[in-house]
Amino acid sequence: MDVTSIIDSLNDAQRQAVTAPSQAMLILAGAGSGKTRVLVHRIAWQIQVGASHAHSIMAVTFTNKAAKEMRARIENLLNIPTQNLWIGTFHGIAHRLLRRHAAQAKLPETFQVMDSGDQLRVIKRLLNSLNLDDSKWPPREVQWFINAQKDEGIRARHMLETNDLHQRQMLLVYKAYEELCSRSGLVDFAELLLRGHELLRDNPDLLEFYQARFRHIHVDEFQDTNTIQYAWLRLLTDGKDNLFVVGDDDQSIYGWRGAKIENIYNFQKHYPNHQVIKLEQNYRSTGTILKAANKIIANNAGRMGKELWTDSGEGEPCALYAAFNEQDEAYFVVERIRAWVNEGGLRSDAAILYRSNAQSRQFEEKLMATATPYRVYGGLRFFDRAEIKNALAYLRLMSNRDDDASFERVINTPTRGIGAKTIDDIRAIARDQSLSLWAAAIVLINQRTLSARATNALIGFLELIKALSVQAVDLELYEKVKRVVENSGLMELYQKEKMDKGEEKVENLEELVNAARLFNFDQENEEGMSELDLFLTHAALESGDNQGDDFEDCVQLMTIHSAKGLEFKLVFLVGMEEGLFPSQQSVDDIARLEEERRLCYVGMTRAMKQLYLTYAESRRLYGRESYPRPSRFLREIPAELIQEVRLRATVSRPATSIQPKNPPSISTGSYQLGQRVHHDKFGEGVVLQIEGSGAQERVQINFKQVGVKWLMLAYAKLDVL
DNA sequence: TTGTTCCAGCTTTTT
DNA sequence: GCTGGAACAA
Repeated sequence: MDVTSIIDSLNDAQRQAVTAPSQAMLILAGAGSGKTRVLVHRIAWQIQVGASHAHSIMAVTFTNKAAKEMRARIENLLNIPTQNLWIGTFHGIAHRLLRRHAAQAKLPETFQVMDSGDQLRVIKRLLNSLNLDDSKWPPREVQWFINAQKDEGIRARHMLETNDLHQRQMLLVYKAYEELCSRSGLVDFAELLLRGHELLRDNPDLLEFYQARFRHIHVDEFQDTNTIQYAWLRLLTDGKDNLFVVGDDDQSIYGWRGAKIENIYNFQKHYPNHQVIKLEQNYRSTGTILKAANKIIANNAGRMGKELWTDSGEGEPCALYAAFNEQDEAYFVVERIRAWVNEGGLRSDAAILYRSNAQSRQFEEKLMATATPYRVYGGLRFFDRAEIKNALAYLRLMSNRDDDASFERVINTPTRGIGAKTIDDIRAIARDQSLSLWAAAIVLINQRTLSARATNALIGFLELIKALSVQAVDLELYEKVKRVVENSGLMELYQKEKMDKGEEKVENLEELVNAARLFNFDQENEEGMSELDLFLTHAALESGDNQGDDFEDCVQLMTIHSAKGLEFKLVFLVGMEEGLFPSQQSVDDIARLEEERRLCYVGMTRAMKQLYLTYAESRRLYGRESYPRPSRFLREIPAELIQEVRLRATVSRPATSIQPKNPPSISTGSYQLGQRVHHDKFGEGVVLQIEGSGAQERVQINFKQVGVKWLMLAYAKLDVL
């Protein structure tokens, strides 16, 4: 194969990045500048031209989706199988190393991965057993604390003794948590990374082996790496300038969960022989959108510096719509989408992006009212559902009886007469004798202190797990899952549940069996794990495609965070208000405010053809009417790039001097909001909302006698009072 | 054990 | 003002 196919389609900067000699490389890739493309072509280049074996290449991403996409694109480009290529998430690769070298990592062979939900439950229970008050020690806060320490590479034993009471208590909990996890063979997400790091750090022979094996290491979204991830990368590339990272400091929006933009700056110190290449040509958006985005991000200090450009024309100005309230905002957006669709646009090319999930509701309502298909991203994922987690907990117990989190989860689910008292007794024994709950349960039975009924119930549970394990030996994976779902009583439990939710849960359990049937054992198998363990790991590490393919053409609704990496022809950035975006919690802190600004930049650069920005002059928030000021970010966009959309004849308000109106009153063609009117049949009322224009114009009126009604102006006889 | 009531909290999220 | 979780009563 000749090289031209690898480099022909690239621009100069991209080609420079792809063909650079093997050395530390920092690719600053702006939004829409072909970052994945560079990564994929770079890897292809090394295999084709650098004569590297796929075997000696590693590529790390943050999401499974990105990993899958990269692998597919490399296969496509080179037309070779890539199973020797290590492409995966930080967590996935760390997990693989821990499985391979469980003993050296001081983990039991059967260790299980715990997702954040599992972790929270474990912590809750731990706080309980330590007699700590939930309200004074919120489990979420404790979880956050522990993960933050691990993300920084700090173990409980590294923490200094302090006199700060709060800190001391946290430390105590952290210690107890570590003990519990190691006793149960449980590993949380942060632990995967931390232990992965320690594994290499403390085993020089292993480190040397992997350093020699991986001649090229690539990292996607480098600005999102946290301290321990970067430390791990440095270990692997120590003394060998073979780290190729792609990132964008302007798109760092995960600082709040430990990501360190500083890693980009430190990279330059730690790899003095590095080369920096900026990708600034954008292939996604119009010139106007890019100019506006550039202007906004320019307000951040301490950037690496980057300016996006395009040679594909200016396009339409960004549209700004000042809505009367959040209802009006939603109505406006939905109407525009309908117009887009009427003109032949695809619904799936239109996205509504918001700062917080709660904002989706008003849009959903309006979309539903107009029968416009839509899809909300985020929310519960398949493997996060309670019924699925319950079934998985049985399977995990079969694989590892010391898994306390799973034991606790299903010991009385479905109810089998094991009450709180019995469980407390088990916990007490486990605590006093440092046993797993399973072992403690056996001790408790042998003590013969329980009532006959409780004893029988408990024995019944233990026997159930044992029986399932025995029966499972010769079964196919999906048959194991099926047997568990049926014999555990879970299926029966949900079948009896009231129609509404139960049916869905039954379907989900059936879907789980199906997922097990389709599970590709060969593809995932490498470390000699059992099929069941592989499946369980898969469930923990890939909680299911939330954004699975939709068969219908749908309007896309999601937070700006989850829109990162995506693009849409038509984008609505809604709720552009102080307190919402930037969020209230961020306005007092420069660093956090700058992250909000980057988020705004990310949101804007999702748009290919047309960007709408909307805000509401009045918004119901927490049950209270608020009159927020328009977002400061709006003022950071030059007025000439913005065109204000007005459905009603109002006085022009330049974007640069947006005045909030308190309370707002906006005139319309014929009526005013707040206008008192009289209707022959309904009596007296006040105009609440006005929608549409011409023959379609409707007004919403709150009548004193009959309440709120929508009336078509063309038909309703209204007298202005 | 289930249904009810009360109360806090209320950005963003992947692994 | 709504939601989810926990405490409580029956």
